[in-house]
Amino acid sequence: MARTASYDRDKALDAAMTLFWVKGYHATSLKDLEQALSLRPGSIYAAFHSKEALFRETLDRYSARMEADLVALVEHAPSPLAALRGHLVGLSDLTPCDRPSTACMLVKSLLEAPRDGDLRTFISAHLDRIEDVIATAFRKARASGELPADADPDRLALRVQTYIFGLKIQAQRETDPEKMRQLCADLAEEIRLLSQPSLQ
Amino acid sequence: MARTASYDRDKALDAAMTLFWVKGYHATSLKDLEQALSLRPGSIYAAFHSKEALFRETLDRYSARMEADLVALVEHAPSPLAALRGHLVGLSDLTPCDRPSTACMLVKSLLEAPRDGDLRTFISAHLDRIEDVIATAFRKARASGELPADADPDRLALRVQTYIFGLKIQAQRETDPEKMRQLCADLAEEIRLLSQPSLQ
DNA sequence: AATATTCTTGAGCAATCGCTCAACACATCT
DNA sequence: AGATGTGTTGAGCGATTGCTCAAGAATATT
Repeated sequence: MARTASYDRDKALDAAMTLFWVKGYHATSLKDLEQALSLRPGSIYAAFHSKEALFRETLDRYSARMEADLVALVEHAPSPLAALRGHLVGLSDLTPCDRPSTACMLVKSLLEAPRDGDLRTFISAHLDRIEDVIATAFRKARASGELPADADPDRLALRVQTYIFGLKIQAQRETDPEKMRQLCADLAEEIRLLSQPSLQ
Repeated sequence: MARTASYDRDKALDAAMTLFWVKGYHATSLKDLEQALSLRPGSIYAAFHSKEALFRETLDRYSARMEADLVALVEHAPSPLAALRGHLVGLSDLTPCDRPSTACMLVKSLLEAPRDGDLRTFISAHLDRIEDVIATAFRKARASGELPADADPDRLALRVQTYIFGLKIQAQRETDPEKMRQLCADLAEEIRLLSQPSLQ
């Protein structure tokens, strides 16, 4: 029938995601993308329609991976609570080496997106889904008796997500690694205390 | 000697700050600034040298105000801890009505600034100073016996700052106000628990 | 009133922005 | 081999970017 595409759409998306993640949407130009994807503008627009559409697709990708990671973390863990704690503690040695950025791409994009735009809603929806994965972990913990019966999984999920937001921003500063480790430990400890019945 | 400036530098800076705060650095164009400051490009450059210099000056302004607010909050409060708690609880009804944005301008700018640039360092320094104000509050609380003698003010300050970062990001989503209130209350409660001696 | 000094103005600079499209290249079909 | 349809290319579109500067306007000094 016709010619076949000579580039790997998946790899192109990954490269674009990295670029947007590190530089942000506005600061990433099409010149940057052309270079990173090794594609000429025509091909980019044929494949992804527009800069914003490409950006959204990378957001989908980022969000899906983060979601999958969290699901995997909780699913195979004997204790969902311990898994969440481990996740928080793991944020202490976020280095720009293994991942493109220590920041959360969704948060970064949320702050960059115009107040009343579609994009904002789009990003919020992704954050909602991630929040829900955390809530599921807490529901599981409650069901297994790790949490008191009167614990509110949704409420706790929002709290842990807030911790993660804060931690990933702190990771963006060049904080003393030891202080960062303490901080993560402190917040992880908050989760541990939840498994005890109310003390006050 | 000569002609006097016809505009109010202070008001111009305020207008610029609002613009940068809401739209971010990159998304704010000089056309936007010209309109908001009611100044022609020549005057803007005579007064502020460049877009980035103007941006930095608005960051100084924002940071100084935030710092002053925190200092005032703690200074005149009978209990520094209660004051901090009040500040967290107050974040629950952040509406875009009274302030230009519910986000923290410093955090927003931190995420937007290039990884290894001067700007990043500049913003980090401001965040350090604010962190220090919070640490001072904890030092005060420890001195007055509100905190155990072995409490670490710097460590606690970093933690509270992380709470604030997280909360202000959550405020950017269109979360249910009631959930937001709960969240703020939960984090404020963490501070309250600090005044009790270690329980585990 | 004349002069000196500063401030304001806005047309317009070079560079870049996101993006288009006609021409060409290629793989698959008959 | 020729026809068909899709992918790739890159020059370059109009718009916008941050910014400059010569000319004019306004105030203080003489």
